[in-house]
Amino acid sequence: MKFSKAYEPNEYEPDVYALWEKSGAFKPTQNKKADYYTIVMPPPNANGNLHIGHGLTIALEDILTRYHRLIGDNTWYIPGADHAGFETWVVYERFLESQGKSRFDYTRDQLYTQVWNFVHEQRGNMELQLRALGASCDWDSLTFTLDPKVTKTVYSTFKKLWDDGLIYRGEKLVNFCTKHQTAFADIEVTYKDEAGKLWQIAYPLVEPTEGFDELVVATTRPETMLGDTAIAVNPEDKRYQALIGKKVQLPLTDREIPIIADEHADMEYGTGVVKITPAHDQNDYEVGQRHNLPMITVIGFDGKMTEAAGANYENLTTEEARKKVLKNLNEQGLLRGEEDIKHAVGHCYKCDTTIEPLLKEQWFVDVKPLAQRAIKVLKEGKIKFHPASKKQVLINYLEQLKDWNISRQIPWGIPIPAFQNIDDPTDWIFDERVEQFEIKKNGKTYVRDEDTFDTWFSSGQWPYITTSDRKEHFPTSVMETGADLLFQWVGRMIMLSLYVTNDVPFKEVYMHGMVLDEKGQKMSKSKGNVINPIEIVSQYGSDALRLGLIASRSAGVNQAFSTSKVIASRNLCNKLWNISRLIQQMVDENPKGNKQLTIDNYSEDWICFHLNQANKELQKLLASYRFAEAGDLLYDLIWNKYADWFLESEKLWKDTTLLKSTLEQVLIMLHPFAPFVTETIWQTLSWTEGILITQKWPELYKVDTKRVKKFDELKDIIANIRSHFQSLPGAQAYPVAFDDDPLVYANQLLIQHLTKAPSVPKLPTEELSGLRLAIPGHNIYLQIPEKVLNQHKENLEERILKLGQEINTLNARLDNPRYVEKAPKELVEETREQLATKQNLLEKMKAELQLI
RNA sequence: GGGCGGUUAGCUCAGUUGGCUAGAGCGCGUCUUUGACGUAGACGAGGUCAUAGGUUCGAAUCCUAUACCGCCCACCA
Repeated sequence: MKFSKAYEPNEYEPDVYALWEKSGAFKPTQNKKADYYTIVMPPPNANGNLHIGHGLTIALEDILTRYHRLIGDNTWYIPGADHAGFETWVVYERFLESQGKSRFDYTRDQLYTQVWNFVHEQRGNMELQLRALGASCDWDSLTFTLDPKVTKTVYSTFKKLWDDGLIYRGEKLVNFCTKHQTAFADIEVTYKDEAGKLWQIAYPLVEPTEGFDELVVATTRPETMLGDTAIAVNPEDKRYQALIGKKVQLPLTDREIPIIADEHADMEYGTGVVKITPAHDQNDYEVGQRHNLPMITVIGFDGKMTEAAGANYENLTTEEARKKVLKNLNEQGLLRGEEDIKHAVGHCYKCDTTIEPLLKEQWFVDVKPLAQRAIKVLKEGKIKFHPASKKQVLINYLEQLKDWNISRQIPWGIPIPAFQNIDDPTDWIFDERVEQFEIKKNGKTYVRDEDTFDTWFSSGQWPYITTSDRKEHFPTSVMETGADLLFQWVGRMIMLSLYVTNDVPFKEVYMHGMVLDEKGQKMSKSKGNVINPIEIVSQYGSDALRLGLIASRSAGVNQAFSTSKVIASRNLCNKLWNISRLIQQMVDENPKGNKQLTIDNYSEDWICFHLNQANKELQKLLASYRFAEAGDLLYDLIWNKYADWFLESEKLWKDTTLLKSTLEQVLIMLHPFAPFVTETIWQTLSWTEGILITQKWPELYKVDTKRVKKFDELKDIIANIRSHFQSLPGAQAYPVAFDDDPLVYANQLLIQHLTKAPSVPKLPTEELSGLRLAIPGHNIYLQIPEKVLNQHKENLEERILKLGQEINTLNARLDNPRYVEKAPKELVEETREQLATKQNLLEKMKAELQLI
């Protein structure tokens, strides 16, 4: 292969990925002496396309993976594919609708098979996209969330919970979406503030007492009054003491309901009297439990009023029923007012339908013991969080967690392995023969529960399921995922893992924020601002996307996508490509690696020093998940140090041995971040062997720091000269003269080369004239004509003024006895040195001014 | 109501335990066809670090308060 003029990512990326995959580099090594490093990929939706958030996830996880592979760990990055129960079901149901069909046209088993085929037709697409992003994961270990090993574990966990009495079937209020016909966990409901109305309704007392003949309650949902089974006042409320235990006539019905005392009633709010509808409100349900109230379901799963709502209202939608109830109440003179208010209303996160709290028999997990254990482990610091603040947030959540409804009325998912006795609805048994609709046991006939598990019940067990074939990789090293999944996924993984394995699922958690659009808005299909990562890859290359995504991004913080960062990254890749191209040319010209012998090639010590620094710093940054800083560091190393100074200098020295070795180091260190371009270069260079992905992380160079300082000094001189050449009137180069100055003398060529000075003559001190550079320790003059010099005078005066101010600042600091006493000695010493340097400089500048 | 985060250059953002002249990318200005790269090179302009107090020898960094922006949780009869 040859180096073309510009790096064209699309020409090389697919082949490079295939090379890796074929080489077996993605498989974990089995070195007993090495550490184990394991990342489980949050499984992307099997039949979906990757979005930009996946781009970030893969970038972060793959950087860690490749880095740990390079440092020699037994590294295992486990890919996954999610059946995404509800998500996929929604897509499929939409498809059914478009065919003029509905879920009710098929049995559950038929539906399951249909979706299975639907998903498998599309599957593979997502996996190709992961490859395009460069994920160096072990494809042989790919786990689909419906694989037998998953369901097997899920069933055994369910059984264990069942046997431990932590699973129960209960009729409780669940969050029900009447469109999707399924219940949700509390966490899945999206609350929105909406404008609503608060209506006051009078409930007449059956027997007027103590001057009361009615009680007024307030409600935002008048239609639910048909299901009221009590009204409540606060036990402390003096106004209503005498009424407790009496009855009111429930308007629009023929029922009489009791007045009860319960703390739920807030004396301060409204009239202090609250209606109780246990079947349709979470708080009321709890009141109902405390007082053994009957529960009357007036809204059905179809979202329409039931028979129990009365003949007048049956089959009306809740909205129609609300209007009619209000109208009827008004006719009876029982409507006492209405008020505009704002209140939060729960919505289905997929279709936005208002969530109805409805009574339903479901499987629940008693989470208290699980949560307690998780809290304990978190408090003990067994899992490290990035950002650290998320730990406490999770603890707070776990402390108030209510029992977890794990039943979903969706055909697409893992069937719940429970069967019900057809003769005794309370008799449920556990059995794994879920492929059968009906089973016989002990002479009794049992029918399978139609429901499936909440996706999070299975994905909550992901870390120990996916690593079950290589147990030494559990607990995994780090769980990297979106900050929005803290509760529903991270929390559940911790609880279930402790329960099942007695161990934490991972040692660290890194949570990334959302990738927003360029304007900082959340991306959504409806807004049309979605950025497709694969399009970015084809436009700028996979490496550019990775580097662009991690730039300026810190843990847990939402951050806008920035095309300019992607472009800057693309340019970096091209820069590195051209660096390699130049070095290859030099190597071709001088294949034996002979170097021109010189003792003054300080740039070589200097670059080795900075490569060492970068090497150490990168390890630190990656250990603390500071990806953005690591990216910056590499950008600066490659561009500002390696190319602009080292390589420019090396055009003189041409030490191809060092050029090769330093380039290799650069390629290895950048490889985790930009795998494609670095590997492509590795494959293109004439002397490299094998594949880059499995190289060893570089050793440090031996460096003479005195020589490094020499080059820093030279850099200063060169930068100073360049700056003058640019800013002097006419912006042109002049000869650079010096006297007895060993550093400059030895580097005449370099200075000339890097400043474009026409010549760099050595002269006797008395012959030096022109503009003197304000560099302490050196007598260097730019030989410029007198006219130009005068114009320069003003600049100089300005600088002297500024320098004087800086000296004042330092003086003030040193004049402060407390500073000298209390600040660290090195720091004080440093200040003194600075002061001396600056004073020295000031004197020289003043002298220079006088010369002019 | 409870909690979390943010406010630093024109824009997007870094800035680890307080300590060099507060940084980067993009953008902007001037100059440059140099043994690779114009997706480039050189030089440069640009910041009262939201505000007000406090702690400290020293604060973008720690504390308190305020303002504005964003997010999460709970509640809203």
